[in-house]
Amino acid sequence: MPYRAGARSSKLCEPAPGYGSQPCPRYPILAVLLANESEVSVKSAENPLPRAAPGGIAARALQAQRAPYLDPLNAEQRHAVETLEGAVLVLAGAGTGKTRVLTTRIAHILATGAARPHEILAVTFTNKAAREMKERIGGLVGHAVEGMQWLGTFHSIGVKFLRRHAELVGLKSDFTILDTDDQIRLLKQLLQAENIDDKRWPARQLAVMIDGWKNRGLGPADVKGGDDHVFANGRAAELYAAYQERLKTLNAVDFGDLLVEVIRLFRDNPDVLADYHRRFRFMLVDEYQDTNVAQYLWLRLLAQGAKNLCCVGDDDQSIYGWRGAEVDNILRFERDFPGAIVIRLENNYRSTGHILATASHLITHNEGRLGKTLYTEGEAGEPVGVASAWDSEEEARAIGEEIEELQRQGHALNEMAILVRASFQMREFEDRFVTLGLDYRVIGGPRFYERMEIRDALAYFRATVQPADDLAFERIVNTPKRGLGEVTLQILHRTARAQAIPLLQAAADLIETEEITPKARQSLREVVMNFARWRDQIEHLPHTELAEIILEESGYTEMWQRSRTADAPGRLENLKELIRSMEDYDSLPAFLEHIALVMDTDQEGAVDAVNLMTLHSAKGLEFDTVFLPGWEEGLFPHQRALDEGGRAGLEEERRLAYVGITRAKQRARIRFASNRRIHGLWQTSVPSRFLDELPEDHVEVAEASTSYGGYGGGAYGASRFDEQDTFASAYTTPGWQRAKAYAGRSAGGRRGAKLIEGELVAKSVVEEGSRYAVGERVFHVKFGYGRITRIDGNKLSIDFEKAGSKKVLESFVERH
DNA sequence: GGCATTTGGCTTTTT
DNA sequence: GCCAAATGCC
Repeated sequence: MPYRAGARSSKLCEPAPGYGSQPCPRYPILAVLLANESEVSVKSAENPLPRAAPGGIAARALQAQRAPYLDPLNAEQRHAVETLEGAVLVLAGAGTGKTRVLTTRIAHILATGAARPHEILAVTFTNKAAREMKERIGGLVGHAVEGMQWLGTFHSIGVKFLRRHAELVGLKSDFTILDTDDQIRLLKQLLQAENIDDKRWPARQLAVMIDGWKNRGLGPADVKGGDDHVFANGRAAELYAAYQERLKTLNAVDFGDLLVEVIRLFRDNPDVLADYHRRFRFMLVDEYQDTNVAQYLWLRLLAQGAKNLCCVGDDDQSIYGWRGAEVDNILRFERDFPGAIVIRLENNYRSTGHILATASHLITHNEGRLGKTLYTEGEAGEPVGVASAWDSEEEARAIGEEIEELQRQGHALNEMAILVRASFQMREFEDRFVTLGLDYRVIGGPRFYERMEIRDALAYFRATVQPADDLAFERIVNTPKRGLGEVTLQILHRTARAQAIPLLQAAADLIETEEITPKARQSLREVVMNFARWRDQIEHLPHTELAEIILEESGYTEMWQRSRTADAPGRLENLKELIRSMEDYDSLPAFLEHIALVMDTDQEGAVDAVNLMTLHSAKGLEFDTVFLPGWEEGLFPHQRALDEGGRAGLEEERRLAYVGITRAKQRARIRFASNRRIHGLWQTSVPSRFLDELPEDHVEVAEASTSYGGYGGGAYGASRFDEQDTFASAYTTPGWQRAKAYAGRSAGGRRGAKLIEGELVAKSVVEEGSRYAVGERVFHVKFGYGRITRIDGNKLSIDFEKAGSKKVLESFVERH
C-alpha cells in the first residue's frame, strides 16, 4: 500500500483537520495483524511497505499496544474509541470526527482481539453510509473488513435475520420485499375490496399511517381503539390487519416489517435471540438521533446480550422527526442503558470560527437539547454573509455570479454547494446554471430505480423469478398494451382469490376455459407461456442475457422504440444501464434482492460541478462554500412544519438550519428574497426568523447586492431597486419587527396567526368566498394598481397597470 | 381500450 | 404553474 501522493506529514494520518471523509492511509501493521496466519503471505505480497513480521500472541499484543491508528485522535475521540465495555453514547457535534471514531473503534476492537469481524454488529441508516464505513474500516484494517457480515443498514440486517428464521414469523425464506409503490397498490386493492372510497381515503395516506405504526413498533392489535379513528371512520386498524394478512399470503414484507417482524421474531423466540446475544460481542450504531421506536426496540433486544453498545449521534442534527425518528431515543440514552458513559466530541475540525459561532448561537434557541459547546482551533475566517434579493430569480442570478467569481479566484465547483429547503427551489438555479453554462449536479433527485421503465423491467424479472409475485405480475400484465383490460383483470383476480392461487397460476387455468374473450385469451396465453419459458431458462442462461431476452420477447423494448415521446430514447438508455448494472451480481435473484434494499445510485462525479441539493440530503457532507438561499418565513421555517409540528416542528427546522450552516468549511452565505412565486402565485415574503437568531458579531449583512442594470427584470424595472433597498436596509433593523408587523397584518387581515409560547407560528386559514369581486380596482404594495380579472378562492388574478397580470393572494391587496 | 381533458396537490426521504 | 393521476369521451 503506497502512501497517498500528497500525504501532508510523516504521520500516517493527520489529526483530522476537517477532512472527515478523507480516506486515511492504511495501517499495514494492523492489516497483517488481522490476517489469518495462512493469509499473511498473500497479504505481504500485496504490501510493499516494511512492517513487523507476523508473530504469535505476544507479538500481536505488542503491536496492538502500539496502536498507530490511535495517534490521529484527540483525547475525547480516543476515549470514545478505547471505552469498549458497556454502553457508550458519543455525542458528536457537526464536524467533530464522528465517522472517524466509529471506524477507529471497530479497528480497535479487531486489533485488540476483543472480537472477530463477524462478532461485530454495526448499523447505519443508509446504504451509502454503510458503504463508506466499510471502505474506511477497510482503510484501517485491510481485508479483514470483508468478514464483517453484520455491517449494514437496519433494514438489510433485518432481512438477514428474517431470511434465516422466516418460518418463525410465518414467512418463507424467499419472501419478496415490497417497496412503497407496491405497498400502495396493494392497499388500493384492499380499499376497493372493502368498498371504501379511495378518493376520500387515499391509499397513500393509509400507507403513511401504517408506516407510522410500524415505525413505532405497533402491530394491528396495538392500534385498535387507538388513533385510527381518523381514517375511513375508524377502520384503519382493521385495514392494517387485512393488509398484514395479504402480505403473508403473498409471502411478502414491506420496509416497516423488516423492523417489526425482527422484533417479533426475537420476542417470541428467546432461544434465537440468545443465539445472537452470544454472537454479537460489540454493537455500534451510527446517527443514533435518527432511530425510530422500532429500531430502538430492535437494538435494545440485541443489546441485552453482551451489553457493549456504542451509539454515535448528534441531537442537534436530528432532522427526520417527520419520518418517525425519535430524538427522545438519544435524550434518554443514559436512562435506557444504566451505567452508560456519555462522551462529547466538541472539537470541530471542519468550519471556521465565524461559521461555527453562527451555527452554535442559532441552535441555542432550541430547548430540549443535550447541549454541546463546539469550538475550533482554526481561524475565524470570513463572517457568515447575509444578503437579500428582489425575488427568487434574482437570488439565483446573484448566487450564479458569486459562484463564477469564486471560480475565477480558483475555487473548485465541487467545493461549492447550494442547499435549499424544498426541491422546487432547485429549478430556478438549474435554469440559471444552464443559461450560464455552469456545470452542476443535483444530489438526491429522482432515483434510478424509481423510474417507470426500470420498475416495469424489474416487475418482469420478479414475476419470472417468483411466479407468486402478484404485484409484479399485475404491473406488467398489460404493459405493453396487449388488450388485457379491466374486465379480464377482474376475472383473473376473482379466480385467483376463489382458489387461493397466484395470479399467474389463475391465468394459466383461465386460458383453458371459455370465461374470457378469445382475443384476451390469446394474449394471456402468450404471457403465461412467455413466463414459463423464461423461468425454464433461468438455470441455463446467464442472467443478463435472460434479462435482455425477457425485455425483448415481452415487447417491452419495442414499446419504447415505437414511442415517439421525447423521453423514450432516455428510457431505452436506462434499460441498457439496468442490464449493465446486473453484471455485478451472480444471479437474477441476487440482483433483485439488492435492488429491493438499495434504491440509490452513486453518481459522485469526476467532473467539476456545483452541488445542488436539499438541506436534508446535505447531512453528512461538507463543502468549502455553502449557499443557503430562501431563508424566508413560510419556506424556511416551512409553513407546514409549523402548522403540523408546532414548537417541535420549529425546532426541527432550526436544526435543519444548523445542519445547513455547519456544512460550510470556509464560507457560508445566507440569502432571502422579498418575493417568491409559490404554487404559481406571487407572494411577498418576510425574512426568516432564523436570521434574527444569528449572532451579529459573526455575520455580515450585505448593504445591497450587485445591481443588474434593469436587464431582464420584468415590467417594473424602475421600482425594483427601490424595493430592494428597502428590504436590504430593512434587514439591518431587527427582522423581528417585521415579523411582528406581518403577524399583525395577517391577524387583522384574512389569515389567522397564533402565538405558541411567544414564538410566532402563522397559521394559514382556508377561507371560502372572497371579499372582492371581478372588475374591482385594487392596490398591491409591490405591483401597484390593477383590476381583478378572476377569483379562485383567496387567489386573485389581477391585471396590473404597470406590472402586467399576476396571480396574488387576496391578503396582499387592498381595495382602492 | 386508448386518448384528451380536467382535477388536485403541492416539504423534507430511506429503506 | 406544473405535474401526475383520474375522469370522460370516442
